[in-house]
This record gives sequence, C-alpha cells and structure tokens, in this order.
Amino acid sequence: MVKLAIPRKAVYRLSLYQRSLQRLKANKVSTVSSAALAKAAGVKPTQLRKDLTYFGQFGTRGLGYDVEALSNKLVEALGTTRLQPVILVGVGNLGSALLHYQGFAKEGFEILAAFDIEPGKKHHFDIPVLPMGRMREFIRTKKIKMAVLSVPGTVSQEVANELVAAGIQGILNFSTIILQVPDGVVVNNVDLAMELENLSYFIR
Amino acid sequence: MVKLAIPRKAVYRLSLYQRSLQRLKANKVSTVSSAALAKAAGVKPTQLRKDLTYFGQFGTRGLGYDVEALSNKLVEALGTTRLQPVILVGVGNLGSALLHYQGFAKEGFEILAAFDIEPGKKHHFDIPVLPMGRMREFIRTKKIKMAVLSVPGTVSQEVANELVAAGIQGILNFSTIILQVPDGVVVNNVDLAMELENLSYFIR
DNA sequence: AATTGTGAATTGATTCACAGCT
DNA sequence: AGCTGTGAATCAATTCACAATT
Repeated sequence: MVKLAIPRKAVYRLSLYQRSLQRLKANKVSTVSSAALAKAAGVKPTQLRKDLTYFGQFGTRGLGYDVEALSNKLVEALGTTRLQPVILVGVGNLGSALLHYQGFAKEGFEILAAFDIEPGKKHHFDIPVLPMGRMREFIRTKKIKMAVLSVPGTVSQEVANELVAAGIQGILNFSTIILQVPDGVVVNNVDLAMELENLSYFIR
Repeated sequence: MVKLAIPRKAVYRLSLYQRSLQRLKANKVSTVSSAALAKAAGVKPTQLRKDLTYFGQFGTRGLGYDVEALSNKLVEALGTTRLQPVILVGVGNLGSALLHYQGFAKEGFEILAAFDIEPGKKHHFDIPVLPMGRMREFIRTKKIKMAVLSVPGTVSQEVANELVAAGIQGILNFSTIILQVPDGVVVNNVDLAMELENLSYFIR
C-alpha cells in the first residue's frame, strides 16, 4: 500500500496545513502560496511542498494553491470525510475534562459514550457514562474503532487489552504507561507532564 | 553549549525512561538491563543506550543499570530537581480541566495561578484565578518561566506575545494555532483533535 | 515574474556490530 | 558470560537548487 511510504510526521503536518487552510477559508482568502501557508503552519515552504507530493499535485506554478481545493484534498487524504465515532474510558479528573472539551467535536469526532468502573460519577451531559462491563459489547455492536484512554496508569495496559480484544484499532493514550499492543493497533501518547518536563529542559 | 548536540527526541525519551525507573523503584527492583528498560519505554535497547551516552556513562557492563542511581542522574539531566512554578492562562473548558488535573503536581510542577479575562469563573480550588491585567506583574515578580496556554485560538498569539514580553521562556500550547515566538522561547504544542485525526488516518 | 514540483545533496536519527568491562 | 558503550553503517527526513509551468 502506497500510504505506508508517507513519513508519519508528514501526516501530522497535513492536519496542521488543514487547520491553516480552514482559517484562510474563513477569511475569504482563495489562493495561498507555499511560503505563506508554511509560515502559518510553522514549517519551511519546501517541506510543505514535499509533504503534498506524497499525495499528489495540487498547486499551480506561478500562482500557488487554491485554498478550497487543497483543503478538500487534505480532508480526503486524511480520511476525515466521514464522522468518526469514539469512546472514552476512564472518567476521572482528566477524563471528565476531556468529555467537556469541545475541540474533538469541532474536528469531526463524536464521543458516543464514556466508560468507568464507577459510572455513578455520571455527567449532566448528553454523553452517557456506562459501566466497564458494557464496554466490549458497545464497541462491537457500534463498530467503534477509536478510543480515548484516560484511566490511571496502574490499569491502563489491562484496559487497553480489553479494548483491543473488542476490536479497537486506535488508542489515544493519556496514561503515562507505554502500552504494548499487537501490530495493526495504533497508539498515540499524550503525556502532559512530560511536555512540561521537556519544556523545562529547553529553557536554559 | 553541549546540550544542543542532544537530539530533541532523545530528551523526550529520557522522561520516558525516568517514568519506567520510578515504577521499578516502587517495585523494589534495584538493577535493570537496557533490554528490560527499553521494553518498558517502548524503544530499542540500543537506542536507550545511545540516548544515555549523550549525558554520560551510568551502567555497569555485564550487569546493567542501578535503578536508583540512573533515576537520579536523569532527574539531574532533565533539570527537574527543583520545583518549577507554572502559570495557566485561559480557564475555559480545557483550562479548568487542566487545573483539576493532578498529573502536573505529581511530576514536580506547581501551577501557582491561573489567568482569565473573566476571573469570575473562579475555582473552588487552592489555585487562584486572576484577571489578565495582573499577569505581567505576576510573571515578573515571581520569576515564572513556563506557562500553559489554553485560550481560544483567536487570541492565543496575542496572549503568547504578552507572555513572552513578561519573560516567559516556555509555553505549553493547547490552542490549534502555531505560535510565532522569538528565538530563545520554546513552544510545545498539544493538539488533541489532531492526535485523533492522526489516529484515524492510520487505522485502515 | 512568480511559484510549484522534485531529484540530488545534506543533515539527522537509528541501528548494527563488536570492542571493552565487570 | 553478560551487558554496556560507541564508532561506523544504515536508514529516514529535511533542505537545496533549479527545471518546469503558468
């Protein structure tokens, strides 16, 4: 499959370009050069152009890129055309924070349900908080592919195993444990404390 | 400065190793091989060993690493020995979520104060939520170096400028805008929706 | 005249392979 | 015998430089 030839980081940057294009579109800008778009995304112009070549040719020499058209192509390339249903597991401090967070929905992800060992901490929100016992069945019947994992590190591997067994293929992991998962399952880690630690290293 | 010779990603991994070491320490394990530690951190043994050489020699050939000693060395290398005071700007959905999040404190970061245009949304917490007008002075007098930025994208650049002007050197940016900052200021971006988008690309 | 698209060159990161210690 | 430390080799990503196009 050709997709595998694309550097992983290039895919991240595609999302970045997409964000900038959305803003340009909102400002009624119809055409943009690689220089301008790259600046907005915080990369070099050549890198932007190279990234785009992994997917095709979208620009007009001498002119630049059509904002609308390029945006559409990126959406298509990223596979964010249709809505992706998602579940969240672990409604603790961080988990309930994430449930309140509007940013997911804005980019086309809908959290269908949350799961917790103690679903009594239920939300005044439209998102139902269900007991862990119902998770497997939920994933199976709704054909959920992606999960946000915000349980404590002590149980995160165990829960990840359940998720995988139920058919989850992508996990956004907020625990500080590096999950061991079989091939074919993708894990993205977000470790907030680590980001701060990293910052503190680079200031001075 | 020698520090600049160290790959940026190696510093991230150092935090990862540190995490695994803490767990080993908690389990009263006193010695660990590069193979075992690398597995826990999700990297290859050679990479772990190479990463460590950027900072010095810590192991004993034929034996492995002393958990306690290596952990101490990493803490020192990462500069997380003393507590780092931090401020948070933008107490919206995500911001207030982050205020509740215990993970920062656990890794030695203390959020001294939060700032918001509408500090009336004040917290029942020990962390005071102050008006933006008092931010600059606060940063200056308390000599704060790091800030968590969770304001809406529409104002994030503007607020970042203020932070930098006041003396902030490291920003953990949760807005979806790539910040333009002068040399010497470090920005780490956390974009949750983008992480999901990225996952969704790789599943299938 | 301006700007893309891209092969070639460069730079950077990872992995290998094995010498060096304990 | 086992495992680290590291120079050399490999692999991957970025940037350059310029031909191609409008």
